[in-house]
Amino acid sequence: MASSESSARLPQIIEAAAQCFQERGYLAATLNDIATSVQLQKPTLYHYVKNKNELLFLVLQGTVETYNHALEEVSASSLNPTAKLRRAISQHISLQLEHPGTVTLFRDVEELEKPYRNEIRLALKRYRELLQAIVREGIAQGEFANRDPSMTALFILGAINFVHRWYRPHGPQSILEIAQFYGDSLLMTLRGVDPPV
Amino acid sequence: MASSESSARLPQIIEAAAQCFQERGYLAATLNDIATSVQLQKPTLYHYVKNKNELLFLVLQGTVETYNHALEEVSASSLNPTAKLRRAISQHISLQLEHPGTVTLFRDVEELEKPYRNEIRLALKRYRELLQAIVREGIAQGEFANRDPSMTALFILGAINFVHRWYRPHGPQSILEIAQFYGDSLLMTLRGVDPPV
Amino acid sequence: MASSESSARLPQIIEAAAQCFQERGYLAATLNDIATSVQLQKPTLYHYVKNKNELLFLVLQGTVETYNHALEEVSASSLNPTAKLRRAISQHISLQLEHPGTVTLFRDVEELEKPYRNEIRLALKRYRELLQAIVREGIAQGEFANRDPSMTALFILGAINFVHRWYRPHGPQSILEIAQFYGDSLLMTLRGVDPPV
Amino acid sequence: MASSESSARLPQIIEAAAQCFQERGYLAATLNDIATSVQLQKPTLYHYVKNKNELLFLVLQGTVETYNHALEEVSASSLNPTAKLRRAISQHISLQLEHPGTVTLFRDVEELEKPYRNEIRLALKRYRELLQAIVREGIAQGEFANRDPSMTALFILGAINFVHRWYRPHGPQSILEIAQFYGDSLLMTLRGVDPPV
DNA sequence: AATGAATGAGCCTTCATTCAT
DNA sequence: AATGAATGAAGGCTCATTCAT
Repeated sequence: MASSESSARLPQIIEAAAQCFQERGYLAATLNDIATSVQLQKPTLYHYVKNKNELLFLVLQGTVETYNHALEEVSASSLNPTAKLRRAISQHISLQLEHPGTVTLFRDVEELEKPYRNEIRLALKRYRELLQAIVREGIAQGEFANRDPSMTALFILGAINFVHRWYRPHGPQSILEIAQFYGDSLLMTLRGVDPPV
Repeated sequence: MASSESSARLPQIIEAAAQCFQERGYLAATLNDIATSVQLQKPTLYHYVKNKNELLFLVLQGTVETYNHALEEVSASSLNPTAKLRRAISQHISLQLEHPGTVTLFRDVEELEKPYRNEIRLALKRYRELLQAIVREGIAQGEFANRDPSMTALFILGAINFVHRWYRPHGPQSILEIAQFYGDSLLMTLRGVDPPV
Repeated sequence: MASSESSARLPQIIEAAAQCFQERGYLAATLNDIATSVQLQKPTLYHYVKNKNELLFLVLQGTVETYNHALEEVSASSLNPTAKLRRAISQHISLQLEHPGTVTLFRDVEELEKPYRNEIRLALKRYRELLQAIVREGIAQGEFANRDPSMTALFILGAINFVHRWYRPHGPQSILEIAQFYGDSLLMTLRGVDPPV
Repeated sequence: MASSESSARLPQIIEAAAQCFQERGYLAATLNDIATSVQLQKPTLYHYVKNKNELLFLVLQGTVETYNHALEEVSASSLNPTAKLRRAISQHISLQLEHPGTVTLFRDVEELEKPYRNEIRLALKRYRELLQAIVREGIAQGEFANRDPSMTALFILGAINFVHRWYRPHGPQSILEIAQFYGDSLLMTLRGVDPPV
């Protein structure tokens, strides 16, 4: 009996979709590709999903959830702001390079149809706010310089979101080293006092 | 009579394409959209361009050139590294928010076919190297701390490339303020000495 | 326990099908619609019916039977031809506006596959012939003018079959008034003389 | 040069569509059938038509127009009501048996999408009203008995619309004979007196 | 009896591209 | 230079139907 493997088809499909979307982009990826990669026929996907667009939604939903859960855990921890930020950065970079939905999340959100898009955007906003809260906490406790927390959060996000664009699995830097470098760099910015000339 | 205006048809087409690609993405944009927006019929585009893909290439080529020219000028100037970096950052952000090809450049390079893609990638590499050179110069002259120049350049690029994702024309920060903030932030990172705990 | 209700499943299905076919047409109606409206799943229908087409057949079969039974009763009665025709017309119109399979019978017979179609056509022919027989009887007894009984029957059928296309439940005329009007009109034609009382 | 034949592709397509719709019904007919029957490929149809639904609209529009023009001409003529009605009936039946869009008009109007449907329904209403006007005129001039003109018009329409359901090109009655029979029958009804000569 | 899973067939539609004019 | 006509390729989606459970 193949009951043990057939038990969770939808997650498999979502993962396959994430892979396809990541490799070729949402628009270029075809339902055929996705179906084939889970050994199904195209129409069978419609037993699990209403739409190609819903498939995108499910991929992105799972992905943001993963990111948000991770960041929430850090936020709720008893670490000091500096340590929280280091962990947040490190986690974010690791997830980015390992979670197959990441690229799609950064690139294809705009392809989501109305109600889906709003939900994902909300989740993304939540992530930014969690990050911002850590920044604020650091400022309040005197660990970080008193600069615009909103722009600071966006500055951090930009820097770390870019890693997947140049990271190569067997390149000169390990994920750990990258995380260390980015942590150092961003903390210097955050602690920095007088703006240099 | 009309020869003087018709001679500039290709640039118009490229600009229209840049607009369409930026708004809807390379794949979603149709030749029809582009043709219509320059008051031509779809097949007429083939008198100016071999391909939809070549059109993408031309858009991206023009865009990287603009970026590279701007950065080369800064590099060749007699400013000190700190000032050069400030200018580079400022220029980059301004261009990004004003040049219509930027988003396409960041998002759709992968859609380019082989020979085109290589050329654009080369140009992008050139841009990174120019930036890296400034970093190296700053380290050599003692203005910047001695940290990996390659990763530093990528760090900078990530941070500043992200601006267009959240900038809103009538938002709370002006382009100038953003440039100032990013310049400050990045210079703090670059000058920073002791790695924070 | 539940055997008494489950034994009547097929009639329920046929009725649901009649409803769906009437509202959306045979081709547009889906097995899913039908199944759902009797709280079953699509494949379950195949326990009761061989085919979507058989379902159509069953709907139409039940419908023509109803019509034929009603007309046979009238034919067999001891009324005079004039009275028979009045009753036939009245019944036909009432059935048409109340029996859910009627529209499908008029519109979708052609969708029936070969053997089914023939059977239904035969039943429809029987109905025409019963009507024709009344006409003939009326001519023989001098109540109706001597005109082609076949065309006369078709003339009658056309007139009364059209009622459902314009009748509105809360419109200006009641079913009774309509039946009266059509009875008067057709009898005038048949008698070829003054309008009957 | 084949310029003389290629001049009017759209009318050809509409006619082919009318044929296909009539034979198989709007839903069952495929764009492929239609395209093939005018020796085109399926996508080529989209140069001439926005939609399959628009194609249906064009077919029906042409058809109602034909009917309405014919009836308007009769209405505007100087014939007396009785003669007008005879002509109207005769024309209607002829058109019905010859114009390929008729069956589709009677059966598939409901498949039209919103704005199209309204337009066709309006045209159909116009036809009914023209017919009704003749009835009214006849009553006013004492040629017809004084009975509900609206129901009378619907009675007439039902009777004559049914002809195409039983007419066979080489059947026992010619179109002319049928028209004569229906004219006689309906006038008897309308006059409520002896059969006309 | 009932159904979740799966699919083959097929349809409408879009679009980049070609070609004759 | 410009375009109307035409098309090949392909994609998303629907649905009746089958089958194992």
